[in-house]
Amino acid sequence: MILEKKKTFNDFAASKGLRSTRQRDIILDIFLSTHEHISVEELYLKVKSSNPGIGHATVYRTLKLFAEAGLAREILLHDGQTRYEHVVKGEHHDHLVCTGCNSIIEFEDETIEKLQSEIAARHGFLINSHKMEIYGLCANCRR
Amino acid sequence: MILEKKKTFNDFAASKGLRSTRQRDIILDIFLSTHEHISVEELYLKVKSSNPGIGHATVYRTLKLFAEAGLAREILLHDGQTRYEHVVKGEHHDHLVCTGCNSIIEFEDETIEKLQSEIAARHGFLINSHKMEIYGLCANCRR
DNA sequence: CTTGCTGCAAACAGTTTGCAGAACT
DNA sequence: AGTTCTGCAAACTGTTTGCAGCAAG
Repeated sequence: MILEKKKTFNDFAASKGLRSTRQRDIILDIFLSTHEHISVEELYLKVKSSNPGIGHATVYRTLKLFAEAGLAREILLHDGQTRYEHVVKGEHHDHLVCTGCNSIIEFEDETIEKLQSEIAARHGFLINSHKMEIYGLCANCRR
Repeated sequence: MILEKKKTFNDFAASKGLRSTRQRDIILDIFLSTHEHISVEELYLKVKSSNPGIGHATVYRTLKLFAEAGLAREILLHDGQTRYEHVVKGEHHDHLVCTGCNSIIEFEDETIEKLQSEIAARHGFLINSHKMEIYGLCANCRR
């Protein structure tokens, strides 16, 4: 599936007249190898450790491209950093964010998604994306 | 109800050993007179127009206090500014954010709230707050 | 060869902080 | 009087941009 994602990006790049570069390949590889909601800074550090010389700006610019290409999704939590998560087609999860230990639990709920569609329809609104975050304390931090 | 809110803040201030100052009164008044999801900068400008001399920092610091006091809630949309909305007890609304004209439609849905509680319970999670934003195009912008 | 991409540094925007003086209790 | 609060400016943080050189097509 990693190959599939690379193809997705290449197709996107081709359709936009963008070039395929060493940096974009590296950043995509490393992004795909992560599993968390990674911040740009964190990704930049990972990239730099195996590949010094790649700059901040390139990582920022490249992640925006991934988002445009539909490979990544920007998420804003409450920590002042932009984070990105993988987009898996047909799957959407929301987050339980623990304000105690900052851990994030993902969940998915079809009924909520369905209700959202209804609400949107009621307002003549065309949904593009959505996000939901629930803040509180996780099982560990409650005690 | 404005008086009620002022009382809420005064009680909060008293319980924390905070002082009641001219600036906090003014900022609270103006905040309560707004109805939108106002950004700190916007509020600062409003404050300054009727009351030049009040600084940026004071508005930032004061809004944080309001949030702590339970009068305001921080919301993060995708425009790089922190915004605040009023907290009305017992009422919670979520947002339909139009990416075309940046308008925001508020809605409330009890069923969704209930589902959230269930999901949280399933994960042993204690909810403190939550937010949900649906992005897309409003009826006007679809055409 | 042409044009897009990169790396760097500087610029930016929003927010926070240090501090001396002012204001509350 | 004692302490918190304010205003200002400077510091910070995360992100974006301008530009000269580099590299892909």
